[in-house]
Amino acid sequence: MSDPRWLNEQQAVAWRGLLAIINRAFPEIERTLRGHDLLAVHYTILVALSEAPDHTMGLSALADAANLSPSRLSHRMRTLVDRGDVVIAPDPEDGRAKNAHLTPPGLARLEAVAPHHVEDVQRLIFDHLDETETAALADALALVAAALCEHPEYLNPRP
Amino acid sequence: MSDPRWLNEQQAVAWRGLLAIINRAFPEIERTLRGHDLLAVHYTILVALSEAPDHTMGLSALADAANLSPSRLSHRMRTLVDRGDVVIAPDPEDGRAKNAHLTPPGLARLEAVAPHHVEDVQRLIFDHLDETETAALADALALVAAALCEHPEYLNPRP
DNA sequence: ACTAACTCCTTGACGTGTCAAGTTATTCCA
DNA sequence: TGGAATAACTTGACACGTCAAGGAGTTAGT
Repeated sequence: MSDPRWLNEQQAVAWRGLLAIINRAFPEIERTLRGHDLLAVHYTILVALSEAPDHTMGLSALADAANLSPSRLSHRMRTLVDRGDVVIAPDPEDGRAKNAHLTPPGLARLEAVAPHHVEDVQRLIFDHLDETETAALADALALVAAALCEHPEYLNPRP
Repeated sequence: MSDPRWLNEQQAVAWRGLLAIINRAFPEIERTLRGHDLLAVHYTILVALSEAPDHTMGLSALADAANLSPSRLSHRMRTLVDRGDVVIAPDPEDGRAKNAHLTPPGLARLEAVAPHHVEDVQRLIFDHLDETETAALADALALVAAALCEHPEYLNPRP
C-alpha cells in the first residue's frame, strides 16, 4: 500500500474519542441493561419493533434497522422469542421470509427498561455537551451513518 | 425512575448515528486487521506502546491508554507475547507491577498493518465529512472522551 | 511490627459475536 | 418450463469479552 492517507490531527482526535466512548461508555450501558435481563442488542431490536407499523417487521428489515447481521439477529432473537417478548411467524406472501411481532409483554419490558437506559446515555454522553456541540455531533454522525447504511458497497469491498 | 430524561431530537440523531457507526464500520475495520493476524484490541495496544517513551509502559497505564479492563488486556496480551511482538518484565521498583515493551518485530508488524487500517478509517468515516464537520466531530467527541477518561466515577455508580 | 485494606495482575467459566456452511423458497432467463 | 442464481434465514464451531475469584505485593493505621 503506497502513500497511506494518515489521519490528520483533527481526525486523530475524533478517532481516539470514538474509541474511548465505545470502550468505556458502551460496556457501562450494557451493564445496566443486563441488570434488567436484556442485552444492548435485545434493546435495539425491541426499539425497532416498537417503532414499526403494527409492531411488526420482516427479519431482514429488522436486522437492517438494528444494524445487525442476519446471523446475529437470529441468535439473539431466540431469547426474546423463548421469553414471549417477540413472536415470529412466516410471511404469507413470501415463503422465505418471516415477520417478527412485538407482544404486549415485550413492549412492557421495553418501557420498563427505557428510562434507565436513557439516563445512562444522558449521563455518559450528552451531559458533557451543550446544545451547540450536540447539534454538531448529530450532524456529523448522521452523515457518516447515512453513508454506511445507504451504501453497503462501502462494506466488504475486498477482492 | 420518575420523569426520565428522554433524548431530544438532536440527541436521538447523534445516538443512532453512533450505534450505526459502531455496528457497521467497526466490524469492517476489525475484519481488515484480522486479515493481518491482529485484533482491533491488539492494534490499539501496539499503538499505545509505540507512542510510549522507550516503547515501554506499565500494564495498568497500558490498559488505561487502550481503554481496556485489566482482565481484557491480560487475555489479549497472551497472543502478542507468545508471538514475540511484546515482552513483559516485572517492574524493578514495584513487585506487583509489570512492564510491557514493544519489540522490533512488534513495531514492524504495526507499521505493516497501519496503512491498511488508516485507509479503512478514512474510507468508512472521514471520507464522508468535510474539514469543518470533522473539526466539530473531534471537538464533541473529545469532550465526552475526556469526561469518561478523567472521571471514572461516572462509571459504575451503582449502589 | 502487625494486620487490614488496597493495588496490580491473572485465571477459568460462561455468554456473545463471527464466520462458513446449509436449508428452503423465489426469481431470472433461456 | 426447466435450472441456475439469488434471497431469507438458521445452525454449529470457535474465538473474544465479561465477570467473579484469587494470588502476590505494597501501603497505612495502630
